[in-house]
Amino acid sequence: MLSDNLKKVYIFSGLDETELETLSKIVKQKSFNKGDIIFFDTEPYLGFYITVTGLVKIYKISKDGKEHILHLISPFNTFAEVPLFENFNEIFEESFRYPANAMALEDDTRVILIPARQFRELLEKDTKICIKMVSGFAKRLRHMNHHIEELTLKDVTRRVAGYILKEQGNAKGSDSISLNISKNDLAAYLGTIPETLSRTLKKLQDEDMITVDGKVIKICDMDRLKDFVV
Amino acid sequence: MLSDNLKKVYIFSGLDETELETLSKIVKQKSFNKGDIIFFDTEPYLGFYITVTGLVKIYKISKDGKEHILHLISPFNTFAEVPLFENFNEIFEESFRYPANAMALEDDTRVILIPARQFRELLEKDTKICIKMVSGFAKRLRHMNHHIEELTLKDVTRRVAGYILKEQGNAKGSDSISLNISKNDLAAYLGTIPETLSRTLKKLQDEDMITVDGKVIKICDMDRLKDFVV
DNA sequence: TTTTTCTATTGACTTAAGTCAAAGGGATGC
DNA sequence: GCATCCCTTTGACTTAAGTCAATAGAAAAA
Repeated sequence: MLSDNLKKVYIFSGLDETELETLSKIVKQKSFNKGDIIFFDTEPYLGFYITVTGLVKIYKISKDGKEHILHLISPFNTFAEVPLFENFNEIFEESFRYPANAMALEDDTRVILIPARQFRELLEKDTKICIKMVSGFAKRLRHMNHHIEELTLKDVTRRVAGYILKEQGNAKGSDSISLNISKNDLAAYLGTIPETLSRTLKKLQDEDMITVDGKVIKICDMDRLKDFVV
Repeated sequence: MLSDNLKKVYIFSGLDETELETLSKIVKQKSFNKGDIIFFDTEPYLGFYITVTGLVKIYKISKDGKEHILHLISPFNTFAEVPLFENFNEIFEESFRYPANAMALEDDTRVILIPARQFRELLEKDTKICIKMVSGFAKRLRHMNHHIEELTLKDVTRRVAGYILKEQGNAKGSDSISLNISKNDLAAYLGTIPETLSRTLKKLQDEDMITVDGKVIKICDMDRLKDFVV
């Protein structure tokens, strides 16, 4: 059910059934396959999105074709909400664009579009949502801080090792992780290229810190890996 | 006057005189000289800050001593507000730390500390502030997006050229800019080192796009510089 | 003033990571 | 089944940018 999905979204978690019903009526559901574009940074801003199933990448491309992934959006997380709060009026203008590109990374990636104008009206009535948005943004800012820190202060090997440890921390219990994205995408997320990522994984393997089997990475020497990253 | 300064801060711009007076009573004013530490990332979180005069750098240091500057905070802008909205309860715990380091970059850098607990109480009464905080965070997020994009998709020369153009855009009118930070700091902000920055400026100078005289950079060939950055 | 200290520049060298090119491997479609 | 496509790996090479070391300038302190 649509409103069940909405309820699972952090910023809407305080809404009651009636409010969720009202919200349900203004949103649009969309479905994408792997590789489909959800929006380009050249398109007019319509509103923000929620990932319901699948995975979405938010990315930028440089003039010479280099790609960098800013975020990976998993189910019940939002994306492209930032523009909502900038330039309070400009947002409804035709010339106002999405700030980055969004692509579905899996088949059957379903998303919900919350149109900007209607959401703005809802926001004015309901300040609870506002407080949750601040908190959501704070989390996002923390993440970006961390991302910048990784990119500027660590070399590729440490970034890769750090990513593995972070993923392992999320998937609690197991000492191995299974990549949910391609190694091409992982490289673009870690600010490098597939060739370098491949060599880096090999290096960590040769050092007996991990073993790599396709998309499955097993941590063999947790202590040394943690010690290495810092 | 203290409340005059507070009024100039975006998030407090909607407060009336009485509210500003109340706020004045809970804040603390502090003064620093060039190179003084405002806080380390190892210190317990007390609250957020406003720069009133001078300049503040927010930075991270890697284990091997490499520094990267995340933000430069000019007068009437806030810093370290993000932690306020994460971990709603943890924040009051002794173990909750500042997320980065802050240092004054100029003599007579005056700041205002807004203690976390009191601000939280204010926030619950006044939702106007909350809406402004979302909007402030949105701006910050946009800035960080841009920063990441620069760091990952452009080489040092383009980053330096981009920085010069951005500064020139701010200081409207003139075709030359005057650096308000040391070249060491500029390098740390642009994700490089002083030596490389020095060589890069020389390269742009040899290409006749700019001239550099100490802290003053003059743009000679705006079209070519813009064309070069992209 | 001189001395000291910090900031900036320059040269010689190293290296991490990118580019280019080729080939293997797995999945998907015909 | 085979062919195609994409993802991934590997090798050989290049290069942008970092390191180290020395010097020059500028600013602050004595």
